[in-house]
Amino acid sequence: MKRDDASHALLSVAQELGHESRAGRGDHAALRLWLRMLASTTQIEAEIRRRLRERFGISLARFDFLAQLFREPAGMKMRELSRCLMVTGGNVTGLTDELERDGLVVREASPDDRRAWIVRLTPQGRSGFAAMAAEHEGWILEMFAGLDPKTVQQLYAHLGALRVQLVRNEASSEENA
Amino acid sequence: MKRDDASHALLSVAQELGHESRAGRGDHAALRLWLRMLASTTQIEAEIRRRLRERFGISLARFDFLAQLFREPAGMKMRELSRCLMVTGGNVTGLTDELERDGLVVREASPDDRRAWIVRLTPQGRSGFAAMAAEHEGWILEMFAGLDPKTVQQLYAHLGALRVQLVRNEASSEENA
DNA sequence: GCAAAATGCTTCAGTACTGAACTATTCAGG
DNA sequence: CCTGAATAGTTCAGTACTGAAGCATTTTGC
Repeated sequence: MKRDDASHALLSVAQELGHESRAGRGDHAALRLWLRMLASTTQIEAEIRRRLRERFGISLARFDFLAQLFREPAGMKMRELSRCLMVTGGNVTGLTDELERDGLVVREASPDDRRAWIVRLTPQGRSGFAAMAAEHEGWILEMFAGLDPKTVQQLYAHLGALRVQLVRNEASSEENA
Repeated sequence: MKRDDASHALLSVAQELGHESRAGRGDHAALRLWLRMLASTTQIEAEIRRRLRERFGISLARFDFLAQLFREPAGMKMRELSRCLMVTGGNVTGLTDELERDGLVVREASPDDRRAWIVRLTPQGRSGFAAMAAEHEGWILEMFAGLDPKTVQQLYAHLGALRVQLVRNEASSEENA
């Protein structure tokens, strides 16, 4: 079996699983792309979620939450977290409660807005997350290891173009509202 | 403002939202790619979910379920649906119950296995889904409209390579189990 | 400055999915 | 055949998130 045949055989196996199995032959390129994108992402996400749970007993939501704060040593308002993590305010309240109880973050009163809290990592939140992040990065590198750097580069660039389009579309649809 | 500046400005707006805002400058290319991929997919998925709900009062899970059956006129066993949709068996039971109650699918006894059901679209399930699928495809085309066909083609191919790697990794990790 | 609208956060009921336990049937090895 | 393991489906308690209502505070427009 030549290399290409092997790849195609594996690919057809892959297509049997996940959203991509929805795709038909007559579908437009964009639709097939979307289904493949959704299937890949869902698969990786499920694996990461599983490993975070197994290895650290933490949910992906909590990991994301900590990751966001890790990048903002000065802390963030809960509303900002809600926007960045693309989850509802109620969810942020709940996650903050849990993480505060576990001593990973603290709420501090915002000096300029008495409605708002500034949420910030505690030292142990910071060091704990750093350890998890290092392992997490290893998993990702391992999963993407089969792709050559040029492919990674191009995917990154093209998905960047896609995101620009999405923001543009959203902006123009909000105009007519 | 030159075109490139505009794109970068939009991209930086995009990076402020979703998982990609987790990315830092020192991160490896693969990690940055993953975060961008996750962010794009999450964003599109949320929009599709919203529109399916608004337009047809249907959840993405139900839409996926119907889409899968649409491609298999002979019907599928519930276990097969569970695998393809990457959800648990309990979830498939619940979805089948709902869709059967709404008259979109039927359970038929499997002739060769008395434990199993064959789930199949009813005529009205088939025509109802066809209408939804047409509109859904329109949304996707619209969202990806800003990308030129070559980019779409390359993204599709590269994500195909990624999926092959994922299947390969999974296969090799199951060997050691 | 003052009423009205908007914003930040919390609360809570409702929804969607998982994981594990259970029943019924099939398969596999002696 | 017969027994134990595997498989198809169901049930259910537990978990995670949403959306909407509500309270406190800030901003906006007159």
